[in-house]
Amino acid sequence: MPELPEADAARRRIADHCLHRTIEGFTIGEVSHVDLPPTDQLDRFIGTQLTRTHRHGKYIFAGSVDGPWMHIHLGMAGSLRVWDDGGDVPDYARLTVNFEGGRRLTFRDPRKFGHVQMVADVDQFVADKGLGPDAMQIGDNAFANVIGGTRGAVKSALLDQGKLAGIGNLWADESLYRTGIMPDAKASDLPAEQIAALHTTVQDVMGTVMDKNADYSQLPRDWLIHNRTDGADCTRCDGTITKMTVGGRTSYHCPAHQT
DNA sequence: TGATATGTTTTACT
DNA sequence: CAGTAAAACATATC
Repeated sequence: MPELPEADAARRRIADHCLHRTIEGFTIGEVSHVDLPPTDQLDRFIGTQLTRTHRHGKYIFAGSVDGPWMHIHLGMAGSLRVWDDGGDVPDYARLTVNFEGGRRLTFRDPRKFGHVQMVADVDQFVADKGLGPDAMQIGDNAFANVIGGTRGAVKSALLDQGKLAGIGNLWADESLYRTGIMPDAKASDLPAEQIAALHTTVQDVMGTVMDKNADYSQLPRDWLIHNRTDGADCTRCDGTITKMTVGGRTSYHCPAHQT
């Protein structure tokens, strides 16, 4: 379920298990309709090593100081798996990086909405994509300006990757639930204190998910993520979880304590 | 069987 | 320009 925290957990798997190993080659899985680098671009990585990783919003980068970078976007259902030769090949494998010593890094993507591409310059890529500041890095003033300056629904603003990058549907709902703001509240009508509280909560929610390595079973039981069902009992008041559509996205909230 | 889905992009309209 | 809405992408799951 890839939003910023899930992307960061994936990035960490590369950082912890795949750096400083010479790339021997690539194995391409089912390629139809999957956006992968052309073979000649992949070939440029052969013989090099990944030495560092980076993440901006939901975009993962892996590369080296003087070599090419690859960027990975997990789309709706993508994930990264690290394994060793001799183990089971992950299902839905689209692209596997083969390192020396048998280490394998597989991009798997059941729904094929993700992509992997080679990028020359990370900062340039982020600029070209028009991404806003990373949601974990954005400061108080910038957050207040970008959210408070939006005339539309606050949730739509949170999800706008051009305003700030990394928040997706699940953690937008979670953050609004915990801050007590209705998803369809007009952002520019929110008092400054509430926007400040939302900023704190967004970073707290996603920081917690990262701390738990995006393992949802380790998240507190009173989080909305465990109760995203129409009609469920609210864990924060005596209200009832209700489903609505905001900005074309399914939104779960509690109308009793979110206003 | 049909509805729904965690993301992004494009197009069209207000 | 800011915002809304819908569709498309390809497939798995409930």
